[in-house]
Amino acid sequence: MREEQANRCVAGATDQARACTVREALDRVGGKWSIGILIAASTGPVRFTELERRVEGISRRMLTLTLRNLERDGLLVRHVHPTVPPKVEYTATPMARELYESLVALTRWAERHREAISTARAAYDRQHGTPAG
Amino acid sequence: MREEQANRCVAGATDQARACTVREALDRVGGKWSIGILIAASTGPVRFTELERRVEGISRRMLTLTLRNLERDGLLVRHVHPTVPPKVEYTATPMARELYESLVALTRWAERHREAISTARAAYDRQHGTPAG
DNA sequence: CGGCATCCTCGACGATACTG
DNA sequence: CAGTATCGTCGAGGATGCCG
Repeated sequence: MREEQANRCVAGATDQARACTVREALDRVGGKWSIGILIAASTGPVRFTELERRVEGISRRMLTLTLRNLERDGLLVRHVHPTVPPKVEYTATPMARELYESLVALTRWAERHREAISTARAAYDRQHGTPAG
Repeated sequence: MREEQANRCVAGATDQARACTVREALDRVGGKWSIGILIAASTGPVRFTELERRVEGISRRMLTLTLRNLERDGLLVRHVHPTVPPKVEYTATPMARELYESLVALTRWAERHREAISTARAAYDRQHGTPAG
């Protein structure tokens, strides 16, 4: 989770301006857990503990941190029910759901080329030294 | 740059299977410099030094490392001209150009919501403790 | 020109324990 | 239940220098 981002992209059509804008988007979801949380929260309100169960492998700490960042970026809304025991629900904003839609294109790319990439890697590792020897 | 990826996504329509597939795609371009290099190399062959100039802020080391990874994934082709002084050219593969197309959706998302995110952050930082205070 | 080797920093992330 | 606090690890990435 990037602490702050001193990442003002200059507008324009140059290569690196484009690259910066792309990274600007990627930085919102670049963390290890952001996507998993976002997807889990995009179908409806989800409670903290429910997220902890559904996002497999996440620690309590990282869940909290990632939630805070997503909330800060306006991708999640946090709603506290003043009950006892406490009940907190997180919901993805429309902006976050749009983001996921945009990521679908990327997902399809990965599926289309999964095989090719795997082959390319094997070939590369054969030609150059393979990592394990 | 992820050293290896023990990241076999299980197929399926569960939240976390989807999340894994998305991350699979993100991992190809998640590095700090991948996008910049890919874009610069997608219009035609580019030489090492030219990349070093065009991808602003990159170090020689990271340029080399990122190039190797992109080549390994089959996103770049490396062509060595056996001349002296040496001349090496990198070209984005069709697969990489497709990837860029997929990233456009993400770019547009970033542009659409840049303002909203910035505002959300400011609001969040005001309400909770701002980083510098 | 186009690298690779070495050293270092620093932030993402994990483990564990405590709390209103 | 839903966190916070503290400590430790690990690897991405930066700085610098040498080489065919």
